[in-house]
Amino acid sequence: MKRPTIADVASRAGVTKAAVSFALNGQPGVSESTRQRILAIAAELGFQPSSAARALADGKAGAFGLVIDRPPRTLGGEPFFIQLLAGMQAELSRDHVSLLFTMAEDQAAEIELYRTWWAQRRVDGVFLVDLQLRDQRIAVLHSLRMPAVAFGSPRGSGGLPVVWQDDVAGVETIVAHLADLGHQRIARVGGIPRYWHTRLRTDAFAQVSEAAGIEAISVESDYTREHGADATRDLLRAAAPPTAIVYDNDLMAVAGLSAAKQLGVDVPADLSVVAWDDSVLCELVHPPITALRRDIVAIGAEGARLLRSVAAGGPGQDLPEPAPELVVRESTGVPRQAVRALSDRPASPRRYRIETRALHMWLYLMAIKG
Amino acid sequence: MKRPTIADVASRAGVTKAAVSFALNGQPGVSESTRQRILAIAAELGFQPSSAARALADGKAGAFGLVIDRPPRTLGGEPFFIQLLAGMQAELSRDHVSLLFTMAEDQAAEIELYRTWWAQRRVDGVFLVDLQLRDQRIAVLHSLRMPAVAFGSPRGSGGLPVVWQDDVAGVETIVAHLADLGHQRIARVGGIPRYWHTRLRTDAFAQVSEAAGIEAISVESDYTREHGADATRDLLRAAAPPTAIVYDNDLMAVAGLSAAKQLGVDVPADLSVVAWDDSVLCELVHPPITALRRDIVAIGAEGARLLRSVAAGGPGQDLPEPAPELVVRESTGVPRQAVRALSDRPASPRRYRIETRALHMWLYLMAIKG
DNA sequence: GCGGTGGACTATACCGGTTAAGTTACCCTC
DNA sequence: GAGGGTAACTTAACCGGTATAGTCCACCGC
Repeated sequence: MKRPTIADVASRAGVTKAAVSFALNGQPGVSESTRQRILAIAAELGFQPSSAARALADGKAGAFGLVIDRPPRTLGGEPFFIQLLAGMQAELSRDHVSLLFTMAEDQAAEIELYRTWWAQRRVDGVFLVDLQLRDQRIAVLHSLRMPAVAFGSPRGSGGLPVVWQDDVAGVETIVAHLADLGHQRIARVGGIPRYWHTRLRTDAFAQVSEAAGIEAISVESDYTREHGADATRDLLRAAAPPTAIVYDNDLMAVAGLSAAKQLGVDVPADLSVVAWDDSVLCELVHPPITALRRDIVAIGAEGARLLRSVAAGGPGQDLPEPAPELVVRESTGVPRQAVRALSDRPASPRRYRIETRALHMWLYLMAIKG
Repeated sequence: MKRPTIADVASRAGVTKAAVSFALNGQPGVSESTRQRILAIAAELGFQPSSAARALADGKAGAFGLVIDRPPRTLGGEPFFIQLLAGMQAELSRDHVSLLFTMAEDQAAEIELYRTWWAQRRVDGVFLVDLQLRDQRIAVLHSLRMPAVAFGSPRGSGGLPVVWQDDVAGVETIVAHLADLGHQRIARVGGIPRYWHTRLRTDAFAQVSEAAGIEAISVESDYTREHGADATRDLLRAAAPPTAIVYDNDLMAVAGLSAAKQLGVDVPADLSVVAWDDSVLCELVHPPITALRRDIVAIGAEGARLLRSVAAGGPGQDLPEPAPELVVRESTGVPRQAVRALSDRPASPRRYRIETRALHMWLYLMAIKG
């Protein structure tokens, strides 16, 4: 049984290919009764238009592309991308657009792939992730006039439409939580410095903390658990160790938690731990880790809608991603030294959410006493 | 700057489209000098043949498909699929074949997707994962005459070519390791019973253990950490608890480890833990978990080669996947009760690898004394 | 009764490749 | 020097759709 073509449907219906095309695409040019007859025959034969023929005729590939240049071994531990993909798929499958997903060795290979895809007309546009400070990809995409949308920050997108992640809001949520608990000296193990979101979070972390009257420090890493553990050890052995550490991904948070435990540092009494991006990892360990959760599936879907619009020549209006939510678990709490220090605390209230913080403190003290 | 077509190359070279086509595809019909000239012009213009036009002309889509019907949330924690994808990509990109990767809600949706892909000529074949006991997909693929290769067991593939996972070898490796250490009563938390590999592992586990003179029990699960933890608690609270538990995935192994610790069971002194499929998870926890590692990237590449052959009408020779390797970490050891029981052990040697086991035992005893 | 209008289709060109079937020009052979 | 063979191209059909420009005919108004 061969797969039917539009010609089969046409001859079966006693009309020409054009009439069938009109009928199937809702164009005027056929009467309602003929349209119904053609539709019925098409359904009966199981006819679906050939994607290649359609692509050739209308000049659209009917596909978008996503390339990630991270090593598969690292990627495996990152639920982020699978969820992003799921969101894109869900949106794109509604109009039979498919998604080409590939991993590249490095940015040069990624760029080469864009060139190939575009020249071969395999995709109508691409999604960009992991925006970097001086990103080679953006200039290439511009010169190719290849539709693209980025996930990240408008500041790093070089004019490309963006589904933008509000890193400042994320930092504010986390810092506010820690401030509420009474932390005075906090640290952050950031990601790879050449990524824009790392830079933005580092800046936001410094500013938001200062505004809250909290001492803050950021260090860099490469997202691996080794770095997470090393950085944690360094921070905890310092003369004035922080009472809380924020990690830029879940893997490092888990590794940091282990490292702290091995040094005999109790979590959360001596150290609070927060992860950026929630995942099953955060729930698996003891204590489970407080994490900033983003609706990644929704983000993927937004990106897909945006790229569809851009590829159709429509407007490339930047979209904010949904606000992140802090899932508070057992790895964060009132720091032991803050409890001790409560008595000799200066009388003048701090300006940042001091009421809430005081309330939490009070509740905590009640809890110990009771 | 528009993307050049074969006609642009042809006119620039002063020949016809056909000559260009011959030159680019290494066909006879042009002289060597003309071929070089055409190649140079094509390179200069950055010409690449349109995938749609080529697909239309030669009837090949130039793409394969992979559908997974697991919820994205679960998938995120499974490094398996990303690595499988990476292996496929690496192989397929060599001849410019691309990969369509999608997640489906359930098997019905997956099947519907195959129908659509095939009718629209979007793919030349598909990869099948998670073979089930009575798998609806196989009959559909057969009736569509759609090329496909499966990952799993030839027994469950319904005649489809398979890259087959040697579950028996895996079980043997694990059981031998535990037997060497002196375990006499072991358990396994298996996967979802409707999957073929679960069934095969369960059978193999029973048989291999019996051959080794070891008492063994398998229980079922749904791969979630909740099941992993619950099953562990049940097993450890039994009248005669096992001294080792094997888990069908890494997630459950980690959850089981936590559950054991919470019950005050020491790993590895009171309980050895082994995970099927290695990942970063196994290295993150304390103690790090002994795991069966498979070269998943290589498996993906083998599958891609096989599907390419099958889709070209070639032979569908089943391929064994590379033998799995047991990565021994700190979660497995000589069981405390085996050490105690050493003195009143019967004199007659067990037939299964008794020499090795005795050697390990001896080394262990030396270690405690020294 | 005739030009005009519009609905319902048909005929056909076109998208950008591949490929079977010509068409030359040149060389070799007897 | 005519016949045969082959290398090197060209011509043109074809893949399966979409889109534009007809064609045909019924109906309308005056």
